[in-house]
Amino acid sequence: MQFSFRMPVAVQILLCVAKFDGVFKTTSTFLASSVNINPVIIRKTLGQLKSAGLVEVAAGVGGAKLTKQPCEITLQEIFNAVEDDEDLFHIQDNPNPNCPVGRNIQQVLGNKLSVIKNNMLDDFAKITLEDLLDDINKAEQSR
Amino acid sequence: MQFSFRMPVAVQILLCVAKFDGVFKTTSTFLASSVNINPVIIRKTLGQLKSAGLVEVAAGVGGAKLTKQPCEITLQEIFNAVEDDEDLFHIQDNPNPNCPVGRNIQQVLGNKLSVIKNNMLDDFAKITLEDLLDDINKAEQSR
DNA sequence: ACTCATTGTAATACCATAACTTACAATGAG
DNA sequence: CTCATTGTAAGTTATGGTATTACAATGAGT
Repeated sequence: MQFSFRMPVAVQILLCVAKFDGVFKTTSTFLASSVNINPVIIRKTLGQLKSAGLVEVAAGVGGAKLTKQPCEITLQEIFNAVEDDEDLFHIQDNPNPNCPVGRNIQQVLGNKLSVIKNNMLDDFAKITLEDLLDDINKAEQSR
Repeated sequence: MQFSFRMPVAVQILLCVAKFDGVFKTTSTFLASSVNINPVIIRKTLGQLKSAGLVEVAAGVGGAKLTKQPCEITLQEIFNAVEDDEDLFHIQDNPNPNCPVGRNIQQVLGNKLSVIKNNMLDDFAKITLEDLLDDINKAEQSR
């Protein structure tokens, strides 16, 4: 059981947009070759990031730009932009209402798990695009 | 994007086994009717829980029993018993090695995300079967 | 106004995996 | 020996992610 590619792809897109700002025009084809994924997926993801207000995309001429500084963009925003499910965990829909466990499991387990999901989102909020850029630059220096 | 049913199902199984201990024989058919799921799924899940040392299953005669007290069984153990993936997040497998972002993304983002996964597992470790049983009993009292 | 690379989006296909179902040999208490 | 039950295999169905093709809409540059 894993999360989909989506969030990591979105992160890589934003990192490229930030890193190549002013150097290359970051078109969907350009980004697709960094991620090694289909350009249509890039455009779809860029569309989600645009809806979330994280990037501007130049229709027609092409290329994307960040709307904020990398230090102002968190993993939480990126995650929320591309993952739309309200619930992280999937508790059975129709437990038996005649069973004391069945009729309470959604409420009881749901409470606990939603706390855990919120903790994860809080963790995401602590990581910015700038943190990741710094790590990449450090890795590049030591090559 | 959601986790599968597996962990919640396993939790409900264990809650039933604990709650009905000595009252009903908790066969796969009995458990299946509480969860409202196919008995084969129950048997498969019980098998995983048995491998993890959380339950004993009486082959032939039927029924399952906990091997520990509910206060000694954590959500983390249950999660690990039924979810076998090493990585929670799925970072693209073949990023472009000629791109400074592509050739570092796995390392850099992977580091951050593995910390977050471990935090989640720590959260799981803080919740015991007994906590959930208590919540269910409370909910039942106020009916 | 025209060109042309690019975006936005729809439609379709493909594939992996979860969940369902049927079936049946093996088990073990009574 | 019987019989309800477990363990497990095999096949089916459903869902969702990813890939791919196609094309109208966009808009800077000429």
